[in-house]
Amino acid sequence: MDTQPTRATAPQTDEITREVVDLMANLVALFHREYEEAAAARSLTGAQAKVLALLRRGPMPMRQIAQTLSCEPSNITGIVDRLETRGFVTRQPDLQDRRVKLVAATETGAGASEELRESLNFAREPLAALDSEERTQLRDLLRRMLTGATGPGA
Amino acid sequence: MDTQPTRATAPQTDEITREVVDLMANLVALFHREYEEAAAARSLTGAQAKVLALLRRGPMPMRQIAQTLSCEPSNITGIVDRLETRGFVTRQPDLQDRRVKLVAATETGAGASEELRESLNFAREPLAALDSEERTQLRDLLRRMLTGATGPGA
DNA sequence: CCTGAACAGTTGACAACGTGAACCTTTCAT
DNA sequence: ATGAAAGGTTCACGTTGTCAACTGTTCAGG
Repeated sequence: MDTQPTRATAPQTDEITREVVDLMANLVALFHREYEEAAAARSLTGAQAKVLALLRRGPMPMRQIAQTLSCEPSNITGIVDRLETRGFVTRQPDLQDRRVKLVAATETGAGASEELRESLNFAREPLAALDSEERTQLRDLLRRMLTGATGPGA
Repeated sequence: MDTQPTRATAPQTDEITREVVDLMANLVALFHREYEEAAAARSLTGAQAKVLALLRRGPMPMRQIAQTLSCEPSNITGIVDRLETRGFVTRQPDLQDRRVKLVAATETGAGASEELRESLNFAREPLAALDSEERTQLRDLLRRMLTGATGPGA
């Protein structure tokens, strides 16, 4: 962790930290709800939408999807099954390794995912309360928080 | 009606907004994962932990729990059932309205919830990347976002 | 070359979540 | 008093998620 001699190394009961955590929890709940709603509006579940969002950068092995979403590979099987029957993704063989199956978004799937992402951008009521300068500030803070954490994610 | 650098009243394709939304999505995923983990460490599911957290401010009718969590009342029945069999909550009659059942956290339940909340405060790696001034800045931004949104929550 | 360990994905059984409809009890307006 | 409306529960159903067992593939040693 951090070995700062000057700063409080134990923010255990830090007042501000506690409040930020609570605010975060509320914001997380709010975002989560909106995300599920937006997905449902396109007859997708939250998990399906997440997988589809991952595939925006290209095909991906099942296992990697599982790792990125921090769940068991067997769980991904079912989700991809359902996405596949609806024509949102396909399973392609990996030519380098025949054990691997590459999941790729179809035209329809990519479209739905992009549409959903687009719908989030201005459906976010909370962000409307901030002007562009504040948004920039927020962006910088979030960036710093995320680059120092468990990893850049995707 | 195009990209006005001064003030964008239509942040439809605003670059910063889009990035903030993406960062938020990552942060939300991260928080969600940590929350589930922290709950699991106390043999609670995420949903159970959320209900238990709601009861910190006192007993609450089933219906109000459902409304706060934005789900169907029938769903809460099951969650409270499981919490009750483990001794984390009790169902009490409401003396004013005999239709209502007030769910109250037991000593054990309140303890587990407080413990979980406490464990989140310093387990949040992301926050460690910010100094106290930045945290204050973040707190203010989050406050503004939340007070303008769907409501203060509780 | 063969054998066995390790890996990718699937299957099956199981628990929790979440919805929607039907139902019972209680409240409340008329 | 009667009927509508509200609070909870129950049931049936689908989706997520875990874990253990299984098939097929890859790869390292012998």
